[in-house]
Amino acid sequence: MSTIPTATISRLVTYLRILTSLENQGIKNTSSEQLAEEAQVSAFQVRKDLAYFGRFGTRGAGYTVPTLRRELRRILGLNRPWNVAIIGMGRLGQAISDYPHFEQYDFSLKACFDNNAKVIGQTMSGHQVYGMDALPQVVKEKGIDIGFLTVPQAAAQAAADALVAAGIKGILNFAPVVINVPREVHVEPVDFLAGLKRVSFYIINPGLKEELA
Amino acid sequence: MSTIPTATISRLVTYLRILTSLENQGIKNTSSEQLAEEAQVSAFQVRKDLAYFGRFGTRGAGYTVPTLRRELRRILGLNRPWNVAIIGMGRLGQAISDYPHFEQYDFSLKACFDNNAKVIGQTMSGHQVYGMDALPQVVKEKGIDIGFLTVPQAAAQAAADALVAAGIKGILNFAPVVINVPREVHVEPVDFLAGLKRVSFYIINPGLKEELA
DNA sequence: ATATGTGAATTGATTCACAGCG
DNA sequence: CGCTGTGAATCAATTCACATAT
Repeated sequence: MSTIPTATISRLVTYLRILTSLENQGIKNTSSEQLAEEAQVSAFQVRKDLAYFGRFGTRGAGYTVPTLRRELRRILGLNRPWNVAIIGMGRLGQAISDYPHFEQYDFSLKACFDNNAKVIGQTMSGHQVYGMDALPQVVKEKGIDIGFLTVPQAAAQAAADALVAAGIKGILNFAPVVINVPREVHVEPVDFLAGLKRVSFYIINPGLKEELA
Repeated sequence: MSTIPTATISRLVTYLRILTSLENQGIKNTSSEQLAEEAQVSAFQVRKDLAYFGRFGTRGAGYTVPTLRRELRRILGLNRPWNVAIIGMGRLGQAISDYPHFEQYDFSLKACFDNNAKVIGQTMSGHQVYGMDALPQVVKEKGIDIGFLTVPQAAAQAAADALVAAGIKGILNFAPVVINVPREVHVEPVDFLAGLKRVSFYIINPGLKEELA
């Protein structure tokens, strides 16, 4: 099995966003050169990343924007609906539940959970809040695939365990901690405090920035 | 110059968090084995990561928690204050300005900016909102080092240009777009939509998850 | 005894150069 | 002729094995 770099998957997401932008501008054709420039990678890299999944271009001519966009959506699994739930309705959970563009991004917010008796049963941003004890049943009934873990750090592992037990397939982990899940569940960290600390490091170590052409 | 992997910097941030947690529990000593388990990497990896920066342990005994923690804080540049500003006071910018734990994390929110006349001059979460035209002066006067870019995608590049012109050193980019800045400015992306799409990919391609011991 | 620190070996990712196709 | 697609070469990162220090 050809092993695909994780960095390739991140770049495919970037290429897809660029293609969507080009399509919105009515641009019909593009090239590895143009995608590379907008994604700030090399044209070699673009072609190699795409080559892991097939042949999508026309030699001598480049790529057709709608075609390549459709292919990338298929590769990334965005040609189907994904049902998501928010676990932890604190500030961050509420901010995400307010996020107005979910449907446009192929994801559908189906449920919100919290373990605070004061908010259970209430409606927040148009969504009823369930208690954590309802998780297994609601995940099953609503076919929830992905959980947004927005609980405090101290509660993150227990909440992740509950998500796994309920049969969730992927977790977007906003808590600043490494959570432990079975191999078959995929976790993506979204940790702005960690990003902030990396910025700090690179500001005091300006020599360590890789050079570009 | 020994080139340090970017992944190493991310892991150092994780080790630091673990050390802080151990210190809060009153634990005085640790080992590459323990750090590795909590960070979900190999003990080799922990030792190699630390070796890029010096020798911090005692052979046969392991590491002293407060000492290694202090060293990692120094390496990451967290032994000094960092002044940050938020650019874009929409939902996300407001949620971040409400975040209650900034000081505890070595960062100090000094200013908020927006280009909407309706919010300029108002106070949000205890912070006065400035117009974008005030950016150069406020960045200089308040010694702002890092900007949180929380404007809509379409406004991100222009806002980044303004930050760079004002002399900012690092950007935490929450907008779902690759921004173009001079090499001396460090950008860290914080893009939960991209993370969500990666989750989608790994759910439909479960075979591509790397194996662990 | 035990766990760190590190050169060497291995594995993985990116870059390159050009073959292949329109 | 131009731009994609891809094996080969280079470069980078991780893993290993063990020398080293307490």
